[in-house]
Amino acid sequence: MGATEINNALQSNVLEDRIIDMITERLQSGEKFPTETQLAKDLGVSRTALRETLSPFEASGIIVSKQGSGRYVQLPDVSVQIVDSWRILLRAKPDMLLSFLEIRSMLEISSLGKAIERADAAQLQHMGLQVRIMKKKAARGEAFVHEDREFHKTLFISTGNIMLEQLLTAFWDLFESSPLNKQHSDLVEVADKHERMLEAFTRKDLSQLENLMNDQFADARYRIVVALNK
Amino acid sequence: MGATEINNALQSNVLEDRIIDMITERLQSGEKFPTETQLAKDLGVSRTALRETLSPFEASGIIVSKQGSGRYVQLPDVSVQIVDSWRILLRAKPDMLLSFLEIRSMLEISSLGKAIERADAAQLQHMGLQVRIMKKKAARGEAFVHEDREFHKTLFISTGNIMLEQLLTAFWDLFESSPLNKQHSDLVEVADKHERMLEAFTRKDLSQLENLMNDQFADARYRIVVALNK
DNA sequence: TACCATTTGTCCGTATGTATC
DNA sequence: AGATACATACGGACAAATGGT
Repeated sequence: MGATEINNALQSNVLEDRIIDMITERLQSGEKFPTETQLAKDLGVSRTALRETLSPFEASGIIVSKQGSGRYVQLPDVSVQIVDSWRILLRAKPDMLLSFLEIRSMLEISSLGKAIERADAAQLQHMGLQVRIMKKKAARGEAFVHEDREFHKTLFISTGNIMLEQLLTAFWDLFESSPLNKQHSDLVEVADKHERMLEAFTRKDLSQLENLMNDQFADARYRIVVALNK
Repeated sequence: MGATEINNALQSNVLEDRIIDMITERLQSGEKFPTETQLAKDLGVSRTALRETLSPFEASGIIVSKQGSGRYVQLPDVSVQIVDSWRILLRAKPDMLLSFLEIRSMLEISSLGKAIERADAAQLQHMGLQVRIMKKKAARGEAFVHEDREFHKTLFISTGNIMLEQLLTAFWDLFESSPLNKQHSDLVEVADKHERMLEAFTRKDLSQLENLMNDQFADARYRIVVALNK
């Protein structure tokens, strides 16, 4: 009796460790996991118990399971989880959006230096395209949420830091999910500002770029504060 | 037959929505969740099914279950999840630590301005205490990981941005979990640098503070690069 | 196209361990 | 000490998606 309890307690740790080892092996190779039934038999536990152990790894995104196919290991993307936990929070406390904006501005502005150094021609061209579409849409009175995001995304992707990309993607998603962000601003002015940002970027004029970006965040902040007080 | 399938498909969505609503209600009040058995009966599903639906919310930390007590709603802390997904990644690809360091330096340095504005006397005093302990330990040749972390934590907590606190906590945890970070540096010099940082902070000399902090991150980066090439 | 084995998803009932009050 | 409530485990059944024949 006492032996089985100890045995069970040990097994659950061993089980988790075994899973972690299997993950580390497969992170490089991309090899598939054994099937549930097989693995359960190998490790000497029930399917339910195995699934419970697997569950946190699937929640973290390291293991992805496809019905009818199997389980796979991949680079985890935290943006999904960040958005999942913080979106509900944002729904309950809308003023949190200001805290998010603060962090977003810190990351985007302080990544400009690296972006200027590392950006390649294709990325510059892509940003140029977005600016042209923005100006065209602005002239017609159309919004350009997609192009705006694409512009900034190209900017912070060019830093080459994958984690940074994941974080900022999360913040952009959170912003798009908030109704407070739907306050429309002067389209022509925003499009124009992006044109000047691109210009400063091409000239590698960091301090000018930082100033423009700072302005943009100050505007966004102001619009949110106004929306909160309504 | 066809009806039950549709019914099931609908139920799972409805179920999730109901849970989200119950969470938003309780985020403010802190009220307890109904018991599993009760809730399963009310929503017309099995206990296992209910637990499956609840599981992602528990993974995100919004719902916390206490054995023998019940389920509670609380502010989600993403640092746990970030650490969970990225730690395994870091074990497989140690050079990722440089990307983490880059983000950490962006956040810490660009939060200094806000910290200088908002820090109160108690926080200043706390940092002073850490510096004194650091110097004492450095003189004896002892490491001071805890005090170092406490110093920086007080710094970024004084910005008053809870989300920022969660993010930076995650990065510090990741660093402590990496063996690459165990490279010891010149203790006396590090302690001294912290003393000068505190001095600049008290004088509200932002640019001096930024310079010192930049130096510190450059050192850290250098030590990691060296450790990677061994 | 249609069929089929494989694999994961969901559900059920049940039993026992264990923490809380 | 006892009632309550969650944690963990097992086995079995069927649904649903996938991939290949």
